[in-house]
Amino acid sequence: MRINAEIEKFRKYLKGKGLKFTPERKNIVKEIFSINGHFDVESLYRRMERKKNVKISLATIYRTIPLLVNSGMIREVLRCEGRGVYENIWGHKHHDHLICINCGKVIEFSDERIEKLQQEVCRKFHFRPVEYRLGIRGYCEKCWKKREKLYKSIENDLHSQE
Amino acid sequence: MRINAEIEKFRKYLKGKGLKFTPERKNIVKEIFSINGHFDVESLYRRMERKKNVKISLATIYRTIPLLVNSGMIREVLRCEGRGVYENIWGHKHHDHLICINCGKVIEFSDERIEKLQQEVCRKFHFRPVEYRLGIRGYCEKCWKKREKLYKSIENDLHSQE
DNA sequence: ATCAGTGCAAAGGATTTGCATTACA
DNA sequence: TGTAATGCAAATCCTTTGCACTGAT
Repeated sequence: MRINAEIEKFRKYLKGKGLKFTPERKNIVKEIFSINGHFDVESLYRRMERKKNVKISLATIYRTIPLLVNSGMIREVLRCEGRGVYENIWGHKHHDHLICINCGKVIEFSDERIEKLQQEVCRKFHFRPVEYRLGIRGYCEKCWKKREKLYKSIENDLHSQE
Repeated sequence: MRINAEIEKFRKYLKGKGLKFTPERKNIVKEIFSINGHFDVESLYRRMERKKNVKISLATIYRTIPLLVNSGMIREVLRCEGRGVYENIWGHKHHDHLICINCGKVIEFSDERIEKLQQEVCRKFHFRPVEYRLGIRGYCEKCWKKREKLYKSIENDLHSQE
């Protein structure tokens, strides 16, 4: 089962850092790798809270997340209203995000060529990547059109002032 | 003087949104565009606080920053320990960051080809970009070597366990 | 004149931390 | 056994907000 491989990976990582592998950490990994898609600390906490045979505290999750990020097993996708949003890294093809600053819509995309170039950059700087994050913020088509309309109606005013 | 052009740009942006152009906002733009490199809200506030002819409150800065981001005049470079880090966009060639998760070192780089591909993606999704952000977290050369050494010394243990 | 913006201080909310306790290694 | 991890609650810290007032349009 694939989750066990992930658990094992984390155990190794911890060992490498001289840190301890605890049931709590194991459960966190197990839970995270059973999530498809994005999660934040609170949603993860609530999922774990529900299970009767699992005990966990928010503090422990907060203390474990950075370890998982640094081990390259999860990544922070983006910051959404101050909240960190993460996803596990495995099956997922790596992807990036277009985020509309007006309506909040998130479009996922992935582009092999960008990935390749990122790796190339890392090599160039002798840098060992653990987490890539590309977010492009802007206007989705709908919101842009709204905005354009507004702008048109004001354009004349601007010209008369310049 | 170039800062005036930036101020003008912001004035237009505000007008387009039906928002007001105030001395406070003007001063914020002026200050931001006199900064070379990264800044966060607090450092910006302290810079402005020092000047006797400028009055500003933190709240106003916090309320103005998103406008500047959305107008495409500044961008959030990365989140550093929960703090937003920004930079103005002009002279600066657009660049991205390699961030060492061990020592915190930041390496700036820029790659035309990545930019191009980003633009291509935006076109494909009819998306109007305002802010690109690419951050790659990982280990810088020095920290990676340290880590490798540590790992080597543990490797044998691991093999015996698998 | 109107309605958005400002400053202040208080509120908010995510994340961190101190401490006593527990439990890996 | 010794050291790191846990859980809880309190503390932090960045950021947002309510409100009364000011000022840009």
